[in-house]
Amino acid sequence: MENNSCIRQQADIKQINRCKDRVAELNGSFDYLSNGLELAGNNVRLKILFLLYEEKQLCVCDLSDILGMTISAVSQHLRKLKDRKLIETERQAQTIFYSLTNEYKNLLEPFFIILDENKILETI
Amino acid sequence: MENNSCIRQQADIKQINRCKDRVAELNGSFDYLSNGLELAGNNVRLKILFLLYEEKQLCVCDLSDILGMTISAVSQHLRKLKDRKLIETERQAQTIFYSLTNEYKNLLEPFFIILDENKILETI
DNA sequence: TGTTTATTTAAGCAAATGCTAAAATACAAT
DNA sequence: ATTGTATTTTAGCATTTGCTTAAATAAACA
Repeated sequence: MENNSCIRQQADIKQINRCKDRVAELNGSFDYLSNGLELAGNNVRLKILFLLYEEKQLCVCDLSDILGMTISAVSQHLRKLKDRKLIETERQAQTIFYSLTNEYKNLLEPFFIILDENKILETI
Repeated sequence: MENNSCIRQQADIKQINRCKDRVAELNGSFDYLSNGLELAGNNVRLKILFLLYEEKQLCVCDLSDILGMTISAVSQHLRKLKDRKLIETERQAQTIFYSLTNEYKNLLEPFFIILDENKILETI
């Protein structure tokens, strides 16, 4: 695999091994977390997630209107979020309402709090 | 823009407008945050960021070794992270060391703490 | 039953992503 | 100056993403 022209005579072998162990140990957590962050890392989906956090539940139509996007486009984002269990649905008559799952509500809450207070530029 | 077949006779206009205002108000924060999360949402880059958090600084070669990836591939990830100011560099002789910027260290810390304790499955 | 309302799904496409392999750059040390 | 070490950059390519448009479901209601 490695076309490794870098021999690193100075490498700290202990450090390298410690890191390798750490990565192996936390591998499942990295997968879980990057999976969620990948979805939250899209501008539109981050807004959707935040709006669901604040409003508890919204339907595709609401989001389409709020975000100024096609219903179809929003629906496809919602499907991704639902497939990976970031959100869940509840039907009320003709309308399907989406809401955050508890898992991801907890996981993303630190960000939502920062967003809520619009403190991005102060925190950093 | 809208091929909107959804008239939403039941829509809560107040709610919609409140959400629109909120999105407009926080627009810059959404951009900033999704920009960072997009990068952290990649499995490889999340590991890199976490390793830099734990080890303070590492070079491409170290990361290539730890992650079992080509130096070139890692370097390209590092460039993205550097371009968007998630990490910064410091040269020491031939070796270029990467480290987290303070902004993103603070922003991502909640996740790193969860990862550090490998508590993903407990938190959720 | 058929029609309206709400929503999803499928096909298609331009743009972005993440990698490999090869070439280029940067600096150190002789 | 020349060589060695560390790293970046480029070109190319397969895959994925996010959208549009059009067609397909799903359930409520006349």
